[in-house]
Amino acid sequence: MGDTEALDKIHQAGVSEPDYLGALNAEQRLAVETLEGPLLVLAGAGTGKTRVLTTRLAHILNSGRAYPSQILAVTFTNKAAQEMKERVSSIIGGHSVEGWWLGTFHSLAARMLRRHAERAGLSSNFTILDPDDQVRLIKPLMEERGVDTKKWPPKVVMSFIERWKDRALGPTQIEANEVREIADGKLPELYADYQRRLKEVNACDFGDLLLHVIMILRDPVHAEILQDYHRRFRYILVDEYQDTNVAQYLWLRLLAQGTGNICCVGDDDQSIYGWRGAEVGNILRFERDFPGAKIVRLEQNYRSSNTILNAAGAVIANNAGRLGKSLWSERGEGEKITVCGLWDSEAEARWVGEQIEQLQRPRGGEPGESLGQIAVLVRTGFQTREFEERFIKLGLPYRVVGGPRFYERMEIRDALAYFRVTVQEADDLALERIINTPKRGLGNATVQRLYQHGRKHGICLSAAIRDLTQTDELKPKIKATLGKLMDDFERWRSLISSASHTELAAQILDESGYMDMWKQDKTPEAPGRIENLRELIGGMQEYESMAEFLEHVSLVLESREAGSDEGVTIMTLHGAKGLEFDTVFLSGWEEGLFPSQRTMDENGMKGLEEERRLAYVGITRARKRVFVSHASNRRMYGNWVSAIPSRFVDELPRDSVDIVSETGTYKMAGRSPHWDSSGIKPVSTFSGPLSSKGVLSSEGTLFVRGDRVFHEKFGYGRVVHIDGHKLDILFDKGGQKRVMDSFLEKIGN
DNA sequence: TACACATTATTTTTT
DNA sequence: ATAATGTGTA
Repeated sequence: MGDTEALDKIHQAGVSEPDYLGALNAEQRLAVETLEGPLLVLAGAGTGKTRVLTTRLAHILNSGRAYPSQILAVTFTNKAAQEMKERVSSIIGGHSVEGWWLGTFHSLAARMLRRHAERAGLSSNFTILDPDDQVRLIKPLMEERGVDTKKWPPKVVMSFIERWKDRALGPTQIEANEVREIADGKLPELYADYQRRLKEVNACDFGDLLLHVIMILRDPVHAEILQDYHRRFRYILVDEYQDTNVAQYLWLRLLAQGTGNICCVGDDDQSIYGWRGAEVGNILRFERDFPGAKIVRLEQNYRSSNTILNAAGAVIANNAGRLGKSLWSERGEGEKITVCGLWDSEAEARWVGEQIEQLQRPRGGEPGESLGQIAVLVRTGFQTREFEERFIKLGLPYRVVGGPRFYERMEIRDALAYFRVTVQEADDLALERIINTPKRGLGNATVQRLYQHGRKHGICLSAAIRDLTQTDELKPKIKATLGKLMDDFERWRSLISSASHTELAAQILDESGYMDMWKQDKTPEAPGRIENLRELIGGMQEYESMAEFLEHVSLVLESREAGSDEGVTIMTLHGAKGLEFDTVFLSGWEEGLFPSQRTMDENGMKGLEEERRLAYVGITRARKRVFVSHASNRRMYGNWVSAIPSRFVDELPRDSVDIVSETGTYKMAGRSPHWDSSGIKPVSTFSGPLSSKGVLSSEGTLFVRGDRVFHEKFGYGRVVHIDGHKLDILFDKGGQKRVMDSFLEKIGN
């Protein structure tokens, strides 16, 4: 649809009356109507961020300031992009937004890069590598340089390169002191090798999409390209600005130099992706980066009770360097937050299960809570298992969100590899992946040989195979197998133009023997994998051609399996961002797990603050009630580890919290011994059923150094250090551990 | 080449 | 505890 036509449709659709503005509160309205110049909308959790964004877009169109093609709207995730597309589409009367510049950073950058690929030394049909490809690409390069891939896993090397790319740093811009001892100090060389190799195979990774575009836009030689985009984009909208990395910021800044009409929406308190290069600094520096910027704060929350908002606010107040805002709502005081300490992770799961059953039960004529409105949020993926096991036992319907995504599953990636080689015979990584899947008797030795030949003559694997099958260098059996494989691919290729791509896909999986491989597989996963493959082929129907399908697949990693089934949602805190539930369980609030020890070790105070923002995100997911739990003992890597309650528990305001023990509820009267004057002492009466064994005294501990003690799970040991209620015990078996006094029994020497 | 066995790291979080 | 490696043998 042409621009003019689109605008006409919009007016016809009745958006001409700006009643959409009337539905906004004063701040939201200001955010929508401040159209000229840079604007930062600080949108706290649940303050109607998406609404502002979409309304603003509609307003720009409706007021005739720009055509759809003149707006650049960027989101961070595919999900958010999808949601925005849907909402905008419905505002403009259900018309398609196809072709609009509305998408994720990566999809929009890819679109730009396809247009100017040759300026980056690529041809426009370049492939986008997934993480698995990346590793397989860099591993041989490391070996070439004599780097021990066992000592320095390729994944680690890749992550360094990615972090540099996030900061828009090329191989030559790496400071020597940044690489230290990693990979024998050869990281910059490896980075350069990697980039060279990417060009050779006409591919780029996620980071390159932005990086290459930035290089092109910056290069005065092609100034006309940047000018063209400046003329084109009159308004720029950015969602989740707190999650942008340096490269994304630079990309935005380059494009915004045109009109200067850039509107970024975000919440510094919800920046939780620092580990993958996000810079909270971007949002904190907005006013400096974009001179003349205005800031609008959205502080009225439409989601949660004030108790929840106060608790979240109290926790996040412990962070330094915030832009600062305080949320309020008209939803009343609400229920207190329940905090419960439990013996171990199993007891924790049991307790959560009990609470859910109670919530579910109808009370006094009121229907019980719906399971779909309950979520269990955890810090790390492995915690979900305990809950799953418990919920299965209880027959409680649940769904785990996250885990391996559809396009990351082995069978899907294998199938895609077949398709990739069919569409592009030069896709060496894809061919390597499936050359011996199903087993064809083509082992490592053969692949090495093929690569050697290819490298020597500067040709791709497919071409190398063709060469070598003309000679007698290979064993007859191998030669025949390879010949057959190449014939197969040739035949499939010849069908691309005639057959429908879905039929062709089915045919490839069939004739290659790949489908059969799974049909004959007796493992319990096999039927599911076959199902997934069918689903993959089904999903292809939405695309025009196989090539188009593959383009989308590489960018859209999250094809949500339809899982709207009624059930408790179990997921990570990261996965929960942007979602909301009536009831939220925040589990595993233990030092070391949450906040994560690793994050704190690696990033110190910055890491801790990001963890705290994660806590903030978790709390603010809840509309009505929050349950926080922590376990004293937890299995990790197969053995028991004990932990003390998270400092975030102590940061919850005492008057918003009910402390609960496993056996019953008791309200804390007056000042609580748990929140003593220093405010950071752990909680000893949280101990649950075993507290009778513990030695509890409000003065402190009765233990002294050198005491012999017994611990339910770790056995006998000796006290080596005392820190309030936390004791370091050297156990006879299992070494030194830090445990709470309440779990120890003093015994005779 | 393929499979059985042993060893090792792995548990953050993902576009 | 488990999955993903790597090593050695058939």
